[in-house]
Amino acid sequence: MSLTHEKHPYTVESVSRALTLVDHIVTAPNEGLTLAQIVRRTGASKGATHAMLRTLVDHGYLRISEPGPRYLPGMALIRIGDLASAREPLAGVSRSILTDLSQKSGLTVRIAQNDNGYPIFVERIDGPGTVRFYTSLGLRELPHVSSVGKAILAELPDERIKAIAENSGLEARTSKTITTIPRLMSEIHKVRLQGYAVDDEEDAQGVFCVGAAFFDHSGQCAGGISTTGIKTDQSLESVQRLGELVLKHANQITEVLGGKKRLKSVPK
Amino acid sequence: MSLTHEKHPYTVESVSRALTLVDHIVTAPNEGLTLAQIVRRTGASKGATHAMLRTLVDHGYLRISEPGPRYLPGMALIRIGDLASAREPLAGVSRSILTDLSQKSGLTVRIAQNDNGYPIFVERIDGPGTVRFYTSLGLRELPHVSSVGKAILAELPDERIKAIAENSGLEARTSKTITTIPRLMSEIHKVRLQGYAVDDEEDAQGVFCVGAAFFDHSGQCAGGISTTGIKTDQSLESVQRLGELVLKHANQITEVLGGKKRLKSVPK
DNA sequence: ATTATCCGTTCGGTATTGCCGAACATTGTT
DNA sequence: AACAATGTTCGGCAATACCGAACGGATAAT
Repeated sequence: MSLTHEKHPYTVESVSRALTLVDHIVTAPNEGLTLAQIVRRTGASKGATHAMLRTLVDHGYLRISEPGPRYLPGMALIRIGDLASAREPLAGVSRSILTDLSQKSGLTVRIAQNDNGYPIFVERIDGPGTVRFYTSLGLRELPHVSSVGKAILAELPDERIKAIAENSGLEARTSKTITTIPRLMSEIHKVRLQGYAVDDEEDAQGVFCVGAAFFDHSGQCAGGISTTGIKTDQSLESVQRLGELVLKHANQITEVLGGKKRLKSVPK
Repeated sequence: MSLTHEKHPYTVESVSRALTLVDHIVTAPNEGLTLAQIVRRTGASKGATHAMLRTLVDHGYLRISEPGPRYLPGMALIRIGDLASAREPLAGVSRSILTDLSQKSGLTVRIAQNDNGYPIFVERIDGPGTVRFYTSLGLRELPHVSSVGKAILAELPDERIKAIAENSGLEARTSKTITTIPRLMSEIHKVRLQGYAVDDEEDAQGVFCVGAAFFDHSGQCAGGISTTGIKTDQSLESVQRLGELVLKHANQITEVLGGKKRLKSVPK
């Protein structure tokens, strides 16, 4: 859950501690954490932790909720995150295309970067429906449980897909999750033929997604987009229509990135 | 531009430096900053800065773009910002209402918290149009240049409005910006009668906004929402229709917050 | 080709500074 | 009212984060 702790030699310990602290706060329950709770979690002294917290509050990274002094995420985190998101090439460039797709499909839309075959979601636009889908942004996700993940995998050579599957482990999320390599490979085959990928309750029960990949100027798969909605009894044709809609918008992103459209042939 | 630097006695200097550094990176030009550039800006030594940067990179707060090692905002900032945003009561609770307003109006929609009469925008949902409006989230804004700002001001006693106006200074953004207290007060009067506020190119040329306030359980003004679009020749009635649409959605948020709808009478 | 700049990285030595622990203050609980 | 738990302040010491210099690599200039 917590971030990677590379043990590089030259590093600033107190800063590292501060960032871990921010992570604790941000993943903590809604009502926030008290100093005592934080001390219990981190093992540091009260005095030091207090100074640390004050520094983070001064910079707006945290805020204090009265009464009972509890620490909560601050406005600066929203500000910094928004600035970072705006600077992210994918999220910035493709927002209007995503908005358009969300409007046309009436569904929640997400976009992920390709991080060596793993998707990192960087933006999400909610559909008009009342159901809310929570995706964590900015986090490396497992590729086999999402339509975007499978769409990205489909652009890799078979060997690499198998290596990733072995490494990440094909963890089961629902009873429909793909948990064996043969099933994954045949699914990937289908994705390559269709040009888009489907996630039929493989990540969460009752959730249905359709995703497609896009490409950058070098022809590499830069990431993918997908629609997310609650599963309904839909005909094969309607799924196909949706798939083609998603693919069309993925191709639009490809164009904006100056890339060539997806190859029809299977990558070797 | 940089955040407030309260000079509290017990604070962790190196963490403070680290956060200032993040701020530098995040507000820097798109291509990022090199170590040398950062050193020039901060005045710290190369060695120390290098260790600092490495720590931030290890935690994903920054990433390095090759070639020419340049430092850019990292994925963790998006992740943290998204988590913080989801935990923000307003942003979390009202997203579906905002999405609905965006769909119905076809415009970009924003929501701000009331921070003692000043608006802090915490969420933004883009309309289907291709024009993009950039608002910084999580930052305390001047209240006299936005529709939300004026909607929030209108809920304060006159004395407080004048105090805020004198304090913040009524800075001019365009030729239409309200820059005198008398004009501001008469505008506020209008807002109170209408129930919604209008920003007619007062913040940026060619941009037209309509905003309304919402209230929490204690009856306090908790913030406001607004639509943003490019200015077109629109009839008085169409503006009024839009105003009522915005007000209706603001009232929905009031309900979700467990508040009472806006008072019809002018606050004393 | 050779030199000169500039930049990033490594590293030793030193003083700053951030940490610990204890004492004090404050809140809420039995 | 006394207690228990939490938040805050502070002195002293050791760790550590900074500085500055030196090295290596890349690019520009002569």
